[in-house]
This record gives sequence, structure tokens and C-alpha cells, in this order.
Amino acid sequence: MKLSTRGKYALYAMVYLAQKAEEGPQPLREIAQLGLPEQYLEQLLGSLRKAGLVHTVRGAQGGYQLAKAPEDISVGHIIDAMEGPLNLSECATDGVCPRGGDCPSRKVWEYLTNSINNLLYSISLKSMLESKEME
Amino acid sequence: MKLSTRGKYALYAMVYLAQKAEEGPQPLREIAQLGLPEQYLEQLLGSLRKAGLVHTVRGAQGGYQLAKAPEDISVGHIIDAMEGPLNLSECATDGVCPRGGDCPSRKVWEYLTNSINNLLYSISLKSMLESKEME
DNA sequence: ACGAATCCCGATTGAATTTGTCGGGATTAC
DNA sequence: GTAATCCCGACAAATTCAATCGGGATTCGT
Repeated sequence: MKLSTRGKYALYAMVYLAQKAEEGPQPLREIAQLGLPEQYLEQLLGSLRKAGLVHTVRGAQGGYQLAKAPEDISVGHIIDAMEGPLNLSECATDGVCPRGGDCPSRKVWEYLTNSINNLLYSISLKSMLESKEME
Repeated sequence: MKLSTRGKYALYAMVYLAQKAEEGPQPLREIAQLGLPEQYLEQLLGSLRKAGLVHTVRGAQGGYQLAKAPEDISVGHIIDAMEGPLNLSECATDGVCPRGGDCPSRKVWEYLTNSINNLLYSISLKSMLESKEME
């Protein structure tokens, strides 16, 4: 199981923005210096904006900045915005499982989905920068 | 983030085998009654065999059975066998990250990988059948 | 020894998804 | 007005996933 580059790049970008949170809008060009393909990154930032995680300033001297405080943005928010809600098995959500509601696998999907989401949402950009909560 | 059908089907099959653990080898045909494409499932069972999770009996009256007790096989073993080791970001393992070792994202990948693996390996087929450990 | 029931396995195909690129339009600072 | 930016939909390439195909190898029962 692997994360897509969408989620990965987006997290890199968001960490960058968190670091520069006090310095006004950061242009795409700058952020892409992290080693990310510029035009692709632009798309990703678009998704982050639509998800309400970044705020953009258009025009010259414009750029991207966090829409909320770093402690209010979690890895979960970011991954969600980039890849859609974590969904290990449709069976766990859709309810279109041919098996009954007592299917042992379904319970595992639900349990895992919840657990992983808790994990993801418990790590904020701020805690990342402080390297906290990660032992 | 989504699980591939490889992992999903394999878990269904393994749960089935765990249920029939006392009844001798189960032919592919039987297992596929779960609603899984037969020839595809055959491939998957091949991977499970190579990973040492199932044991096969060839020839007429042959079939598949668990290679170990249901309490000794975890969801983690199965997912691993089907999708390779959980690897959210190569950066966390390869060490080929252009960023330094103090990259905040890298720590998150490592932390998440460990946490999720712990989760996965803590759920055995046996506990699944008993619906334990899942609240 | 034979036939039926099985597993084994590599090759191939088709679809979907991912990872980008391209080109031009809209907005704003200076 | 011009340069610096963001915005956005369409396109293309590469990769991965899901599944099928065709035949080979093993073993049971008789």
C-alpha cells in the first residue's frame, strides 16, 4: 500500500507553507523548489484551496498561504483533500456488500478505517514541525 | 487511499479458509463461490502460498488450507503478501530523500508506517472470527 | 493405467488511474 | 500597461490493476 504523489507532494508543500506561515504568500515557483513539478503542483494546490486548507492571493506578489493555523491542519485533512476519504473497502461504507452485516471482513475494514483516520487526524502541521507526537 | 482487490479478495479467501480450517483442503472452485473471479483468485492464492500462508494439496480432492493456525495469521501478513510491505513513501525507507534526515515529513511517514503496521499485525484471523479487538 | 479433478504458471489484454504537460485566460501590484 | 502571478480544462504518457487465456503438472479413484 502506497501513498500517491498527490498526497505526498501536498504534504511537502503544506509543511513548507507552515514554515513560512509568517512571511506572506509564497509563489508556486518558490514552493516547487522543493523538487516538485511546478505545473503538477499547481493542480494540487488548487485542490488544497478548494478544500479550504490554503488561501491564495492572485496577481503579482501573490502566492499561497495556509488558510488556518498550523495546529488546525492535520495530515488527515491534507490526505483527504488530495485522495478523497480513506476507504479501504467500499463494502465498509456503501453497504452494497453481498455478504451480510455480520461479515467479519467488513468489521475489519471499518475498524481499520477508523483507526487510521484517527492517526492521520491526530498529527497537525504544528506537531510535525515540532517533531512531537511521533514516538 | 484504497486497498487493491488483491488484498481484499485475499482476506476474504483467508477468512473462508479459517472458517473451514478443520475440513481439509478447499478447492479453488469452492472459495470462488464467495463471488471472486476464479482465475484471478488462483493467482492470489499462489502469492499466499509463496508467502507461506496457505498450504496446497494438488490433484483430485486437493485444494487450499491455512498453513498456520488462524491465531498465527494476521491481516498484516496477508496484506503484506499481496501488496508488498506497506510503504507510504519511499523516502522513509530508501533513504534516497533529497531532503535531510531531519525532514519533518519523513518522520511522519515512518511513524505512520509503524503505527499502521502494528494495527494490521494485531488482528489475527482468529480474532476476526470472534469479532474481538474491534471496538 | 486412465480419466477427472485439481493446482501451477507465464503471457497477454483491457481498463483505470496516476502523473504529469500544455496553452491560454483572469487578476493584481507596481 | 506590463510583469508576475494564480486558474483551469484538455490532453498525453506511463504505470498499475484486474482479469483472462492456454496449456502443463500432479494426484485420486477405480
